Amino acid sequence: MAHDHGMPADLTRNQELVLGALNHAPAPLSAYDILDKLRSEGLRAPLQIYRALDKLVERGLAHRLESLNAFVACADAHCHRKGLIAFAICEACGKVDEFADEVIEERLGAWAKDTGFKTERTTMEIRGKCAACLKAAA
Amino acid sequence: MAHDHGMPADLTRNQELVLGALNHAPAPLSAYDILDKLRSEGLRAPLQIYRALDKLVERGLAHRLESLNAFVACADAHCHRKGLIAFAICEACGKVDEFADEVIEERLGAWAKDTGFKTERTTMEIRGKCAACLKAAA
DNA sequence: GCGGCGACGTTATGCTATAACGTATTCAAG
DNA sequence: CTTGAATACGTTATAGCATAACGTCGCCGC
Ligand SMILES: [Zn+2]
Ligand SMILES: [Zn+2]
Ligand SMILES: [Zn+2]
Ligand SMILES: [Zn+2]
Repeated sequence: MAHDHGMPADLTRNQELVLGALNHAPAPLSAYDILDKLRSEGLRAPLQIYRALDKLVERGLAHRLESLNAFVACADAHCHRKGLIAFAICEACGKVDEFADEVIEERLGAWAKDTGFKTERTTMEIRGKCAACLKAAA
Repeated sequence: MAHDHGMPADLTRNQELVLGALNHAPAPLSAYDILDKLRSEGLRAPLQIYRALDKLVERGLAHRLESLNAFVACADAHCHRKGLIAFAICEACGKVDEFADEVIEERLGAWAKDTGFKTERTTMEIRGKCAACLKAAA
């Protein structure tokens, strides 16, 4: 079971190809990166990638990283439905660590309640250096 | 003192023009939006805007909103914050509310310490509807 | 004066994302 | 079976965001 990333069975061919590309990448990919990886499979146009990405993101199988204009496969394909997600992105190796924090989520909820703001979506992205890269540089 | 936004005196002409444009805008502006507003002042090329924006953002006089690819003037021109800044962006009217939360900041700091991640920059952007727009829609 | 530095202006280019069109497939209602 | 809605698809063209690479200018310390 070398590459079981828990890919759902009801994806279209394009969606499956795009998610596969993200799953095998060690770092986030831009839509055009993905396109380049999939030309050999017959994909030719950016829109084919963007349309697949839209569906994958909608379903929570992939995430868009706003500060990179790039995408990653969800790190937790089984239970990531609920709540705020934060991403820690290493500037050195590109690796992304996806995590959730209930305290932060609750705190944002309280702020929204106080100000009467209705939250629809939150993006939280931390840029820096991961432990491995820091260690390697030392 | 109609438009005293606390603009520093040591800005270059281009930086002053760009910051002025941001200060007078009711909502975030893209670099190209800014360029269009400043053609009458003689600015012609995107790079003139981006260079000014780089400096302004570096000094904390303006902020980049990653999820919009746009920029806003700092809402707190007198004491540019040192810590984490969060932005709540209304999808209806475009208004941006800038705030800080020490609890969240501390929580992220704790996460970073636990995982050995060295944070360099954090972006936090909430999309939704502001209280005024919700009220107007009701 | 000279050399380093930082801002500037211009042209060209590259990367990211969507508009607009038509076609193919599926599926359920009539 | 036919029809029509819904959805995915493919293609071309275009829009929107950002930087590379070059040379110039003015300032300031030496
Ligand atoms: Zn996820
Ligand atoms: Zn790393
Ligand atoms: Zn600010
Ligand atoms: Zn609003």
